[in-house]
Parts: sequence; structure tokens; C-alpha cells
Amino acid sequence: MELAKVKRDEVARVCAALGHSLRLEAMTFLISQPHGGAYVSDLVSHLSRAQSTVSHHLKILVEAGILAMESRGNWGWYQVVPTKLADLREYLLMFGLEAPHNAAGALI
Amino acid sequence: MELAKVKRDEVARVCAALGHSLRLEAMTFLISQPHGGAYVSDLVSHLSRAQSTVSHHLKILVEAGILAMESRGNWGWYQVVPTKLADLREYLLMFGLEAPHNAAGALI
DNA sequence: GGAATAAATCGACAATAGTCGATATAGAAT
DNA sequence: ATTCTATATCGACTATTGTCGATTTATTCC
Repeated sequence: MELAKVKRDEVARVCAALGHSLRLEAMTFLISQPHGGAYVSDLVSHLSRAQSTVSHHLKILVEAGILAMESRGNWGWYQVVPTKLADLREYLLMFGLEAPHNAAGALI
Repeated sequence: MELAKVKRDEVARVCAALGHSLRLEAMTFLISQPHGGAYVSDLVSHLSRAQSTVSHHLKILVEAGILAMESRGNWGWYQVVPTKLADLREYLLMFGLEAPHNAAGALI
């Protein structure tokens, strides 16, 4: 598979993970916390969803590389991985105002 | 509904639209074209999907504000709206390296 | 006006995603 | 060791999305 397609699939995966209001809310909550992260139980309270539902969404975000999980005893500490989103922002530059109409010529 | 939630729903809609490989491929094709856009029929050829399928994906991108459509006779000319993606990039800054852990404090 | 054509819309179906309650796992505390 | 607790995983169900062929709509060209 071409490199451009690999990259595109990766970006699509990240965007799909971001494409759900509840997951964005979880991320916003995480960065708002004093230490920049939180436990699953905190998110369950804040999001008002079943614990299994919250874990499911967290898994999607982790698999997309957007969140990182760290085990602390049997608590799971989650936080946003800023670099992943920085990568996405860079990719989106391709479509940006700065980009000439054929900037992606080499990427097709 | 709070402003933050409205904004989040909007971002989720845009990201969900971006969260499909075929749609990203369509966008990449559009910006690679000599005039920065193309007709539906061009995309049908390039994407190798049924015309109805291509129109469906274009509709999703237009409704998310990512593409603009311009009628030319009975051809439909599509192109990327750069500002929409610039807005998304700006939103994502919230989670970025530059952002302190509580940058979103006011947004919750 | 009538035929030809590009694209949008419709209807059906298959595949994927979201949600929950229940169960399993694994570390902590006793 | 046993119990307790936080989270992950499973199974079922519903809702949403992706795809296609067929039809409709709108515009151009005779």
C-alpha cells in the first residue's frame, strides 16, 4: 500500500475517534483536571454513562493514540497525548489557506 | 445548551466527516486538481465507487462545512473550504503541547 | 419540445458503532 | 487466603453508516 494511503488511514482513524461528542467531552475533562488526567471512575461520574460505555470510548481513544493509559494499582489513569493531535494539525495544513491548490501533488 | 457543548458538537461533526479514508482521499484529490476542485464524475472515476456513493460522501463533507459546491450547468463543482479546517486546527490547539493542563478550564 | 446527460435522492441491505447489564480480571486491603 | 474495589471485557440489542442499483431532477443540446 502506498505511503499516502497508510497515512490517510491513520488520520481517518484519529479523526473518527475524535468524531464523537462524548469522547471530545472526555478529553476536555481530562485536560481540565489538576494533573492533566483522571481515573475511569472520575469520567464515569462526569459523563453520566455506564462504566462499560466509558471504558469502551477510552479504548477507542487509546487505540487511536490520542490518550495514554497508565495503570496505578487497579485504577487506570488517562491523559491526552498532545503529540498525536499536533500530528493531526500538521496533516490538516495540507488543506489549509497556506497550501497552494496542488500542495498535495506528491501525496497522491 | 452551553456554548462549549455547541462547539464540541460542531467539532465532532467535522471530525466524523473527516473520519473516513475515502472522504480524505476525495479531499486530497480535490486539492491536487489544477483548479483546486473537481466534478462529481471526476471523483467517481478516481474513487472507483458508485456515483450515488460518491454523492453521499460529498454531501456529508458539505454538510460539515468542509467542502463547498458550486453548480455549473448540471455539473457540480466541489472544492475544499480551507477556513473550516483552519478552525478545527485552532480547536485542537486546546489539547496541544502549548496548552497548559488547565487551558480548557473556562470551557467546561 | 424531446433526447441526452450529470448529479441528487430514494430504498434496501450489510456492516459498523454506541449503549447497557453482567461477568471476568487483577491489584489492595484486611 | 479472602474480600473488596476499579476497570476491562463480553454478549445482546439498537442506532447509525456505507454501499449499491434504480429513480428523479435539472440542465444542456439538438
